[in-house]
Amino acid sequence: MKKTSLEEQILQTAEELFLEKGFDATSTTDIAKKAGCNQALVHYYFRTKENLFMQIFAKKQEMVFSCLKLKEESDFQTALNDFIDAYFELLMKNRKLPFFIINELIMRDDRRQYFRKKVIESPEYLKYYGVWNTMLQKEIAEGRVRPIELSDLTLHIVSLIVFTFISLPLYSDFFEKDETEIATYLNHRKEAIKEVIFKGIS
Amino acid sequence: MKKTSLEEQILQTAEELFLEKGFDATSTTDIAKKAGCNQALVHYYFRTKENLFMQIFAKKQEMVFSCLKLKEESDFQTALNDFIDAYFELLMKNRKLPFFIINELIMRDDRRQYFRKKVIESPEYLKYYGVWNTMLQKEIAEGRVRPIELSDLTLHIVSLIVFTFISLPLYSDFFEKDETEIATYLNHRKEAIKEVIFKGIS
DNA sequence: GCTGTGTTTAATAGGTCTATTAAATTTGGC
DNA sequence: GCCAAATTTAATAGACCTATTAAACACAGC
Repeated sequence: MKKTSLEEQILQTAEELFLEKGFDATSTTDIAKKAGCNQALVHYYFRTKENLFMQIFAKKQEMVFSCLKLKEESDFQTALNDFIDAYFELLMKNRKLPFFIINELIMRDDRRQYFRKKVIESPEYLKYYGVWNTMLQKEIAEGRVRPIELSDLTLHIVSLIVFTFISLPLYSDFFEKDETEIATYLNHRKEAIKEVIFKGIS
Repeated sequence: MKKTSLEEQILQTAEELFLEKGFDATSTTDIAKKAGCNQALVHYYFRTKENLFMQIFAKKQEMVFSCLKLKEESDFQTALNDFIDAYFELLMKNRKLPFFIINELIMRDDRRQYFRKKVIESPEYLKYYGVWNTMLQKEIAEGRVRPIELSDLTLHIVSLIVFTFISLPLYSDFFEKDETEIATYLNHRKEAIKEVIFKGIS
């Protein structure tokens, strides 16, 4: 029936807890307790907490990365619009993802090096950057977009999107919003961000 | 000469370490070691780690808050420009501040309640929100700014500014930037943010 | 020089955490 | 039903962390 159920269970529980509280604040005892097994079992299957964590971190990092792999559309504006949609869609389903990644990258040097190697310096990443840049330069040359560097545009967009999700726990807490209100809020934010970006680059 | 030197020293060292690594990752042993005293002395002066931390957190929170208290200018656009300048100036001198505050607010419910009580629900904060809103509505009514909610505009600006500083360790690490390059980068970002905001709301 | 007060230290209690070890238990193949 | 391998547990080593306690030290005022 449930083959190697506990190994799966541990991995899944660890994912929840690491995303919720981060690496430091999550103990293997916590994971075992929530997964319904002995703490030693966590080490039996994954040997170290670091191992277990890295399996999850690599997966989540890949999720963030995958959003960059966007279909090359003819129209820059459409591509950009789709990109924002895709990113928002991903993060609406994984609200804790931005803070999780950022937090681990800031706190730990080795995680930063790992991310750099796997994402920033990957040929794929560099290729996509080139594609986007070509499209942007064409837009600028043809006067549909004001002169702006891709690095700035990217950081604008990432800032606006990511910070929305990083600050989400504060929003829901400070203003006592329930689940449906949050969903409405997020959709509203998505459109507001598109508006300020598209107006801001034209 | 150096009256109650060690108490001062402990407070100062604690500030550095808490800002650098956060509450959880900083031990009273770390603080004592760096301050050059016995670990028990930290508890002698501040009793608990939490006490010590809260003195620092309250101060830092107040710094963030103080930026909202902007002189009321006649011109909305100037006021907004000055606000961005002030915020950037503060954070350029306190680069770790944004992540420090955000991190503690996200990680701990009680910190969030404290912040809410002291900042979000303070009469001052509400008053400033009202003043800004009046100015914004006037701009919109007179056609100088497109219809936009103050909450959205605020979140746009805060996202763009705060994320610049949150992601700064990644920027300097990934692209191997030195101190002067970082200063240049930050000034560049400030202007780029102003540009996208001002174009984005007109 | 003694005394009392404030400062600093060493020592330690009591807790949690990661990781390991050895023993118990389960399971599948024959 | 039995054996070997895989799974799960209890127990524990060793490290570190917060907070307290009691003792040592410094020094001001007399």
